[in-house]
Amino acid sequence: MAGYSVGQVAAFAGVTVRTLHHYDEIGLLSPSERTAAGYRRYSEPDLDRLQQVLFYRELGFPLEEITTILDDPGVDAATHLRRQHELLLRRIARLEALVVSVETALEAARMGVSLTPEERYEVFGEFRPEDHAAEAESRWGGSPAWAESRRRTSSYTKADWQAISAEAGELVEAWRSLFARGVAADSPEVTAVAERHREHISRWFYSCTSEIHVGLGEMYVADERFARNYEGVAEGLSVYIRDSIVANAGVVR
Amino acid sequence: MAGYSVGQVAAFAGVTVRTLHHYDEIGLLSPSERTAAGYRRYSEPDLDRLQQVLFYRELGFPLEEITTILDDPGVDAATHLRRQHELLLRRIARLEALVVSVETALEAARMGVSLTPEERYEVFGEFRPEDHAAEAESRWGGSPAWAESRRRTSSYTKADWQAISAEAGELVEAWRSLFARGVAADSPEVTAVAERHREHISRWFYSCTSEIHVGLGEMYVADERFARNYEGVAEGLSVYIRDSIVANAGVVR
DNA sequence: CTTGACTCTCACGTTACGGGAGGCCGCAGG
DNA sequence: CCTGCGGCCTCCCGTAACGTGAGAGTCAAG
Repeated sequence: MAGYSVGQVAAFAGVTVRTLHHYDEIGLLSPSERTAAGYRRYSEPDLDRLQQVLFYRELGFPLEEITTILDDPGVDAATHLRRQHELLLRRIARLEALVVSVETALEAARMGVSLTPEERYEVFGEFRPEDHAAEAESRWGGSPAWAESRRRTSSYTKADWQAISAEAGELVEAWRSLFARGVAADSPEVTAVAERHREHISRWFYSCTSEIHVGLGEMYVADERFARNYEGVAEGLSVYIRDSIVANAGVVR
Repeated sequence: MAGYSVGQVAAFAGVTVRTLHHYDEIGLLSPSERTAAGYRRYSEPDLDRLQQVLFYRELGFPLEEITTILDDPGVDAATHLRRQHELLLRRIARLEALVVSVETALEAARMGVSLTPEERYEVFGEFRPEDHAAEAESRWGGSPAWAESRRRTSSYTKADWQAISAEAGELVEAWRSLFARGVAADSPEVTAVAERHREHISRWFYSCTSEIHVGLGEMYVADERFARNYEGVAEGLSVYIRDSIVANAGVVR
């Protein structure tokens, strides 16, 4: 009696039964109960989680990333809402820029003015050269930082890169050892490492404010590529690093 | 000298070389030239087509559908622009609705008011029950028509369904034979069939205006599932049907 | 107690690429 | 002149997020 069957949930949520099976398989959304016959039973909290899943999915997040986002115990509902709000606004801004470019092109067509190739590129400029930056921006906001990064890094020599990666390695090692010793992520010793990390980025890549730094920290746990990297060094290290960055940002402010 | 290499195109378009190879393989975007050594050379028109491809891709269209949309000879650049404009506005409206719901939830959290389950459903109502309709709307606009359709069809008996599909079969057969005889799609004989088709839909499903009808016609060529269905009867039939519907709508208006 | 609608678990198919392997081009440098 | 080495080529296998049955058990209704 209690809870809903797969079919019912699929019907309200507007997804297929297979999709729910899939989410169960990969551990993204497992029904909190099963009947004696093995039928899935979804509770109200399960439905709430499904909403969140569908929200992030609609914005193009990969399911694995959604799993880590939703399973992060340090993030409460309000934080999710703020994050969702920001994501939506960025997305709308992007689409509005496209609307403007389409309207320009329509107007040009209406006037019988055929645009030159350069003009057409300007009109459809949303894609094209800086698109990498646009993509990056849509993921962790701050396109100017990225542009700066690209400008600077293009002139680095092989020796520079070695220096950079050595420095980065030292920082990770510092974090790792503190983590292994059980030092709290928000203790001064650890936030000092976070601060050195921020300075490292500012020196070599772009001026990294504490807000941007926090954004990076969040990414280290949410983004597969980074998380796997740190988790490979020590289990739980990515979260530890993020927490220290967050604590450091709180201190600086 | 003339044209751009894969690497260059990939760089400005913000896609990978592999993606361009893929688009070439499936015939979505084949470079208009190859060098003696077999290197791909992209011309300016190729780049324009790529813009269109990326545009529709960004809005979530499957590549095969993009192929049919772009290869449709009856559609010029201005029509594409108008379509894109509409798609963007719909998309923005959807996201804005989500923003409102997220803001409501945030405000509730800020006030310390914890929402009851019903309220939460209302807040996140964008998904949930009518989501199928929302999905449908975003594809062929007109959610009320769909809701009406769902209400009516739920009470049909097996005999009704047989009658409906027999009627539909007769209509397709009428179109097919006229098509085989080479009768022009915009001749009165053919538009009469289109008109009967519109009435058929109005009788059994929802009141189908000529605008909605044209929308359906467009879908018959653009949407894989429908196109394949008609193309299986006779090659070119889906386009023929659409053209007759468009002509009929022009007459009625 | 049977039937039709719903559910279960395999398990293979599909889309839109990612990411190498192994092998040609093409041109700057010794 | 050949020697890298960066870019390009064509297979070809891998992956994500499901679609789509196949074959079998389950459950409410007649």
